Amino acid sequence: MSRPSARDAILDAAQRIAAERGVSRITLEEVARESGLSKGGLLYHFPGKEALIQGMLERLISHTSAVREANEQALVGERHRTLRSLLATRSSDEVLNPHVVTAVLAAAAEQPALLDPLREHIAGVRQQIIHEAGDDPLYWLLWAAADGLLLQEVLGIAPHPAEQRDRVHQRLLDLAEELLQ
Amino acid sequence: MSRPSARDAILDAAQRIAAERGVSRITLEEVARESGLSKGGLLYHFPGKEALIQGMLERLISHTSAVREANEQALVGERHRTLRSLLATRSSDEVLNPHVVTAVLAAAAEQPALLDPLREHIAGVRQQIIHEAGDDPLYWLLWAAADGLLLQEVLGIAPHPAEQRDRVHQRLLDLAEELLQ
DNA sequence: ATAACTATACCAACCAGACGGTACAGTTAC
DNA sequence: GTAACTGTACCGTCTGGTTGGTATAGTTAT
Repeated sequence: MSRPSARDAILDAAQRIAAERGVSRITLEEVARESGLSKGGLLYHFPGKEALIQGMLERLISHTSAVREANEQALVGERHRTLRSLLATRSSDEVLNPHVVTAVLAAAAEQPALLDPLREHIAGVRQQIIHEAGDDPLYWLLWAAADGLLLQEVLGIAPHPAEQRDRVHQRLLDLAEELLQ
Repeated sequence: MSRPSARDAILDAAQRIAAERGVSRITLEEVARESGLSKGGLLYHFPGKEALIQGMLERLISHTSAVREANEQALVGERHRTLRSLLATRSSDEVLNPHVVTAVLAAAAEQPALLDPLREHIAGVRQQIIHEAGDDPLYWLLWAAADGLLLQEVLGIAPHPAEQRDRVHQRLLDLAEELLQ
């Protein structure tokens, strides 16, 4: 690859479109225009729209898991490192842009298999948690709570006002601290 | 309306299509065919696709909230009735079909305002909870956990296996019992 | 050294199908 | 007679994807 950043440039473009113009505007032509490529050039890198969305999801996963792993470093030696780092990780808007998540979700509605890489990733983290501390419904409940906070926010269906977000999230961390020993 | 069930028949058809053939197959023509109406007749009842999706969401909300309210009846006189009934309500597949939720979510990705009725409903329940027991981040956290379980399941991204679903949910109810006093 | 060849990275133009929506004339049921 | 349809024909637009071609850098053979 002469410019190894071409893929990233395309993904950035798609992300920008989702955020500024709406998820429905992520069409091959618009992404091509926004990224400065022709439609043909775009399709050279991603051989179809599905591959493009797949790419967005994969980048999402790798970024988010990088943040979590960094978080985990701060917990070295402690118990429940994986789970606690998971709960603490609330992805920044830059990494986990609601519009991007929505785009992936919308695509997944028509192509459930699209989320497979995510499912694999989840399964891996689950195994890590089990290896670390066994299998307890409590763990999955805490995980669900963290996911719930995130998804509520992304979908704009949180019952609590945005200003209380941090407080609610902190409550989750406190609760985890208390329940996990 | 000569047949007050026409709307419901249409909504049922759309739901069936979503479940059996995929969300993307919810087109005006297919819904008309599946419901036994002509396209003209369909458009007579729902003046556009957006209205159709809106209708699906509204029925979803009313059914789910009916289940919750029934649940609430069983808690008459107790504290935190609204919140506890909310946590206990895990909608049946017939009411809260994953495919239907996905369909609404997919549509909402392109039309965020579509979720407004849901947001209003949420705000109402929130007010009820506050009126009942005040405003505590814990309440919204528990709610988020319940939503997380539901959304994880609907999206197929739950870390726990399906067989443990009930156990995890039960853990949520136990935890709520313990924390709400 | 240089001609022949290959792989990569694109571009411009086109296409076939689908979809939402309109129009409208006619029909049925109460 | 009016509300609730049927049925069909049509349209404009959008979209994903294909095709066939070009430019260029690098590699190989002689």
